[in-house]
Amino acid sequence: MSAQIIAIPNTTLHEQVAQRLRQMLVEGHIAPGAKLNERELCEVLKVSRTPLREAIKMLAAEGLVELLPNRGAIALALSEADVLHTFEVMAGLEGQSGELAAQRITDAELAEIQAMHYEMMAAYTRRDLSAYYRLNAAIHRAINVAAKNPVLTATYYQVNARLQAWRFRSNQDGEKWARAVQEHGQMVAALEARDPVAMRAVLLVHLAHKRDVVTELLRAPGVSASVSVSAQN
Amino acid sequence: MSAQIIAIPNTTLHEQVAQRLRQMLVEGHIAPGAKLNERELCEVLKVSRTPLREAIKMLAAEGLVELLPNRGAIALALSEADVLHTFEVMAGLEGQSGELAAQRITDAELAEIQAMHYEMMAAYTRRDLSAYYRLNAAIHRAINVAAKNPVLTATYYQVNARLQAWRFRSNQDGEKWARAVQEHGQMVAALEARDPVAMRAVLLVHLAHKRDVVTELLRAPGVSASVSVSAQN
DNA sequence: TTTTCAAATTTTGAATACAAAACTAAATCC
DNA sequence: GGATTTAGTTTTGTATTCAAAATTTGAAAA
Repeated sequence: MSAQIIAIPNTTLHEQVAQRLRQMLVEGHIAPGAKLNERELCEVLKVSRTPLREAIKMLAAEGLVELLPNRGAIALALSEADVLHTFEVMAGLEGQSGELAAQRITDAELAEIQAMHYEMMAAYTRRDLSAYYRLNAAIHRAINVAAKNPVLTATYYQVNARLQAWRFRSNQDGEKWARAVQEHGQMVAALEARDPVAMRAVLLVHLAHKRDVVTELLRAPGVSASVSVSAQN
Repeated sequence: MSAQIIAIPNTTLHEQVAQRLRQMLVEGHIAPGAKLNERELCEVLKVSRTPLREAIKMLAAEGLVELLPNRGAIALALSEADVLHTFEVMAGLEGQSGELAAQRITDAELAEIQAMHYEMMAAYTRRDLSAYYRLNAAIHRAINVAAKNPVLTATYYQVNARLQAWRFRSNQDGEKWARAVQEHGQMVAALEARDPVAMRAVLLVHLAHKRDVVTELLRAPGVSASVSVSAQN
């Protein structure tokens, strides 16, 4: 009798599988360059090959895996050049995102970002890397939302996903962490001032520094990067 | 005995199907908002449902079709807001592309663009819209190549593809055509001067004008746009 | 021992078969 | 007449089957 919320089974199987695989790739449960064995994944995910293969095709279009004809799919493994190219694009997207956010952010959105920024400062002070990471991601997401462009947001996430596998393990050292925090302070200031130029500038610097952290990691021993990404269409 | 070029049967079926569908969508053979009937498309393309569905999933990840659970896929139909958002992203990508091209273009690449520019001027003078369109696309592609960032190029094409269905029919009138040609002249000048700032500026203006042409068309009678694009992940 | 070749196995690619959801339309009820 | 139910049909989603390519394995030859 009451207004019943109808259960939405909205999720088709291939969509769920794609989500799971995305997570496994981004969190490194499937290593970069590793082969995606269909039979194995079917057993793990308890689905037949049809939805699995459909999901893999989606991930290929997203650039998270590479399809090798008659040889299946392998997890994206970015070369150093690929990482640099990807960061260059991310810098542009994030810069534009910040630029637009500075122009379009509402007072409520700004207040929430300021609050999250303080929480992040707390996490930093406690050296709570996990909480810091979560809040950092939330702030960047909020900036993106404030830019009020869903196409930009979708593009941003798609390109960013390819870097997540790397970022996930990049524990920045003390000095670089302090610098990142400082840059976050400048972001908040630029948003408060509704200054698009300053916002773009600080985000470009921020991304350049993130790039340096990741490329340093990339040169660390034990990390091999082999498969090159190429234009998709 | 001679160095034989091995025939590459490289094309899997789903890849071919994806290519064909992409073309049909971009050229408007499948109208925006139209339903993709699997049985029909199987007959037209002479393939079974499996590779067809895999191709559709790829196009969905690329943002060219929208998947409706248990209801199949429909061709992307951008609302006016969607078109504006997409152009905003394209402006950013093309601006960055031009900026980088101005920094990285080789003399040979520049010479080729200059040559194509003259050819385009010829086509414009003859009011040969078809040749103009082709050369225009080739020049923009060359600028992208000159930027030397394959990730940017891939992202650019993926986002741009969503607009192609519209651009295909946008016959700009005399005044706007002249303006576009003039802007192309400024592009070549900025490239010759290796001036990234000027290059970005002219491309932003160029894209804004293209946007205006398309939005005008969008408001023309007989054009309905309904389905909204949303973040994909 | 190392290399080479070929049969056996595995794995991917595509077609078909089956199940469930959505759509259509005729028949019933108000 | 209009709304509503319901049987029939179509269409989508998933599983299974078949075919072809790639990989593995082991025996034979250098």
